[in-house]
Amino acid sequence: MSWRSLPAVVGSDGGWDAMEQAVLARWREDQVFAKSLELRKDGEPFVFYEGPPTANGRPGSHHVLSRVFKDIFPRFQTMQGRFVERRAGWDCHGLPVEIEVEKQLGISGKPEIEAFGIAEFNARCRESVSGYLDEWERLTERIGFWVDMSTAYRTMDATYVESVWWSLAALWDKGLIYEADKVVPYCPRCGTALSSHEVAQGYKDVDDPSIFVRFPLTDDPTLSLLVWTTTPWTLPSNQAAAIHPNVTYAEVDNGGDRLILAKALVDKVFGEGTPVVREIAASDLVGRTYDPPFPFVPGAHRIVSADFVTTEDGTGIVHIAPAFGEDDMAVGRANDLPLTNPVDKQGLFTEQITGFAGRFVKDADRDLIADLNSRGRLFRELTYTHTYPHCWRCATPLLYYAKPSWYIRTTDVRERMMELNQTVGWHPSRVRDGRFGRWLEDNVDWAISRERYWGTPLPLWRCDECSQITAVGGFDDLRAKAVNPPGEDFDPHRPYVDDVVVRCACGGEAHRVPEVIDVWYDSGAMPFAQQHYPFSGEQALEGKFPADYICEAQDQTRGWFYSLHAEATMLFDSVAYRNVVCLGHILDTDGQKMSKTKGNVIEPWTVLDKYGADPFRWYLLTAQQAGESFRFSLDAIEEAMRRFLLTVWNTYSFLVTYASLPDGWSPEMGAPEVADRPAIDQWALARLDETVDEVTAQLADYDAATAGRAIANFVDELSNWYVRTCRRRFWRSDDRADQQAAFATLHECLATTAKLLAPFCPFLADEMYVNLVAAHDSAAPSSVHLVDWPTSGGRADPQLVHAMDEVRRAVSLGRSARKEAKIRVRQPLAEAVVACAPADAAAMDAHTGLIADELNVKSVRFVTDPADLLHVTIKPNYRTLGPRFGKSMPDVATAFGALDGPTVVNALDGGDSVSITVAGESHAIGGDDVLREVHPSEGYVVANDGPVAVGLATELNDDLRLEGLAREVIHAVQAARKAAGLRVEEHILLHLDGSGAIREAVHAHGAHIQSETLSDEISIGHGAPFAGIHREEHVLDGEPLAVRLDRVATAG
RNA sequence: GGGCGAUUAGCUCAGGUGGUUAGAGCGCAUCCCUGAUAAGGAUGAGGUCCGUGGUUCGAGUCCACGAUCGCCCA
Repeated sequence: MSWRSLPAVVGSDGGWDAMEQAVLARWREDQVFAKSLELRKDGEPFVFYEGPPTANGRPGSHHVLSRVFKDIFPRFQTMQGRFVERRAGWDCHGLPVEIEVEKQLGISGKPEIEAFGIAEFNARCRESVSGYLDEWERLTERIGFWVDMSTAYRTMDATYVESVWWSLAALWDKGLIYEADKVVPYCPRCGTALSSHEVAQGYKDVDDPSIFVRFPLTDDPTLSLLVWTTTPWTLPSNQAAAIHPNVTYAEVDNGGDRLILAKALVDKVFGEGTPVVREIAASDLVGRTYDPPFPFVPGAHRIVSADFVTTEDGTGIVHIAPAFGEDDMAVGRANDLPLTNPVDKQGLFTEQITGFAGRFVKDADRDLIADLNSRGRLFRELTYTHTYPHCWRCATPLLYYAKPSWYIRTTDVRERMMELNQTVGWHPSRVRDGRFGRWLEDNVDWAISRERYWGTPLPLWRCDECSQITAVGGFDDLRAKAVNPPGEDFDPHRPYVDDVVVRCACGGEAHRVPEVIDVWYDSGAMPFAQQHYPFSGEQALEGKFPADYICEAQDQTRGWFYSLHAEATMLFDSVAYRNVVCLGHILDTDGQKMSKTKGNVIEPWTVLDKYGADPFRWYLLTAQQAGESFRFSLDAIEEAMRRFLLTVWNTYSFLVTYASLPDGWSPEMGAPEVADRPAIDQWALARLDETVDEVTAQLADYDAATAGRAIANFVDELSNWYVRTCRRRFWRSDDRADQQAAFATLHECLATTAKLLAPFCPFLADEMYVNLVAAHDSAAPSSVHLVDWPTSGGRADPQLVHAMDEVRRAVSLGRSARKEAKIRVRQPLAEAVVACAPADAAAMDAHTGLIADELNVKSVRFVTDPADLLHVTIKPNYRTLGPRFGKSMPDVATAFGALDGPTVVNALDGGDSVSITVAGESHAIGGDDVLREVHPSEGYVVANDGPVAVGLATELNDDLRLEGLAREVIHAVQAARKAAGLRVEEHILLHLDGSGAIREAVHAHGAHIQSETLSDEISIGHGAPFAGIHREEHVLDGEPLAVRLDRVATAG
């Protein structure tokens, strides 16, 4: 049982990476992840769901972000004793996969896919999704994301598809699935509808006609509605004119031309100051009919009311063609308008449109406008520049076009979804009622069908005879209902499933509807589909549903977060997850989204190879509140590494270095009881306990950033206060008990920090733990990831912590004063005077030695009487007085102005009461109501910070001068030692050649110089007794000093 | 066009329930230490808290409007 030597991680390229690789190898060899699960298998389950990524592309830095957050809380909960199964998953279906395969095959569009053959095409899709699996697995392991990939669920597996079928059949039985027309963006050239994802890729700026058209009223043909549209080709299909119920309309006489439009738009359309003949309420218009712009299509041609109408553009009267717009369709449904569509699948007008039949609609715009004009219907024609979606494949302008689709009636459970959402712990919390809550409020039925190939087939069979739908809820169900039942190794994908014919209740034969389902439904089904529920048994979800925790980026609000929530609500009347962390996006240094086209993407392996996984993880977990976006750069990682990870490492390295020395220490040697250790040790342990409590609370609340900052603060104080001020106790101590106390204290702080750090930086934490704990205790678990989460030892001590804060402030002020006086720290001074309130003086009194050491002064004196060497002024404490006096605060401030600072402070410190007069009444004020400020007075160099000031006696006597000089000598010798290339523990022979004050100083402090420089012999004078291995010259306080040293031959 | 969020030092970010001196790191300047040493530390300079109104005795913090950036949706 002994200390292992440390790998070099500082200053060596790839050092950190090598350290992590060694840890990784050990995890692999010892099966540590599997052991961590085995260890907790009887613990209360903590359910985690992995949102399945699509594995048909390389993982990027944003995937590292979500995977790191998916890792930290399960690790934390595991250490807390919970059993956290972590099963990976892969999203296999969908358009992105199909597009990838189309590219590979060099084909494009549905006709070409069908010509190629669906069976072969889908086989290629199946292969394609596993193409990047190796890379995903390699990255996942390297970043330390513990998830079981060997048992990963795949949405394309037959068992998975079967569970999805079960759920869809269940929804069908509840009457929640229906078929209806839906307006979709449609490419007439490719003959296919496009997903929103595809539409988003194809926006372009285009010029379209913008026309104002007269719709004469039936009951008054000399009066016309003025209607504005940018799609003239939809005017033949006009069914209605929509107006807003709360907008006031107006009649305008434009040179005998009587027109109606929104009153607010009169000036915009006709010019400033155009007179309004009369105002017309919307209610006076609704229901009236008009003469349609074209005679081809029969219909209502009626004025209807609709909320979406605005007075931003146009005339406030909107042309409605229900087949060609989502709003139009909704208005059509609400008003029972006929759905007429005189445009075929190639985007050509049908025979119904006399004179235009067979023409591509967009190309007919010009002639349609001319036709309107010839009949006196055109009021005005302009050109309108706007962004309009085009097919990303062939650049054809998309048409919005009504097509039949399958829907899930999620609006039936909207209220319930909103109720259940209230019980979900969202992080950040605003998402609950913000982005997600709003989404639920605006919920519309879920369009789940896709006219594609590679997806879960919609398990609905339509009878050729009676058109009745038969829903199939599983493979056995299908075999029971089929005319030609499939065999055991049935692939439920297209085209095979399409060949299965089902016997309808009417006796007719039913064929499957052609659609597959939205991939989001697949992923939302993972809670039960990954278990093959219910085919694997009704109990299959026990302890596995709902999830305690999931995590994804915020773009999943309408994706996975929604599909999980909707399906769980409809199928189980339950939430799917109790807690969800919703992450922000990764941006580049300029705040721009990373994208391949901008060339600003940082590949994860770049970071991992250069810095390692822990620095990457630490940065992602703590640099920003989860939910906010990151400004990401390699420099930012480097800063995180240097500022935190290397500080931890140096502190750890310090302990191991000195503990390993012959007169060092190891945990089995023990140490004095905490109560018998110095105050500084008790302070460190008090801070440790505070930190443990804080980190535990924050991680339990899914706040990694705040928890991480608490660790970082502690580590900073441990390194820059505890270790720095205690350094000598470790390596040269005459007091063995004190040395052991120091080692034991630092050891406990670091061992516990390793445990706190385990969920954040699992590599560093394990490296530290193994060396600090496991290497000394054969009974201890072999990895930090197998230990219990630390608990605080009840040693929190707010008073001690406060006192130390005051000490540090006093030291800081003292250094500031030294700088002011231009006196270096090596020069000892006689006295530091700390001026403050009696309570603070009492707190600091136990630590005067520390202050003296840090400031290099002989003594520390407290001054609490303000009359002594400092002037004291007072101010009202608004925080305590504000609530008491409210509006009278200005009077209070005035009353304070009349008080004499020193008098008040003396009275309060002496226990007397002080009162002020406000609005004629006397009020007693206490110590807390007064803020004191001290100001420097003569004679001392003083630095002050509010209620505390530190003064230094700058006058030097001979003793102080000589001592300062002796330290200069030591400094010179140490520089020489280093220049000579000596090891720190090597002893030397030392000869100094100097005169005057230097010689005096060496005589006075020779023993000290000797011990500090490890000089077995010291001599001073001209002419050295030995040649030595090194000689150098210095000038101290204007006097020359030559240093000569020689190595002491060590026996053996 | 709608929703959500952000805007604090040159840069990256902290700043419960409003309280009068707005903090940290990096960078910069000056310096210290030289037994944590291919490291470490200190002291400084640096801010109209995006803007304009409002509520309040008091606003970085609450409200309204606007600007810019990001995300989602249309």
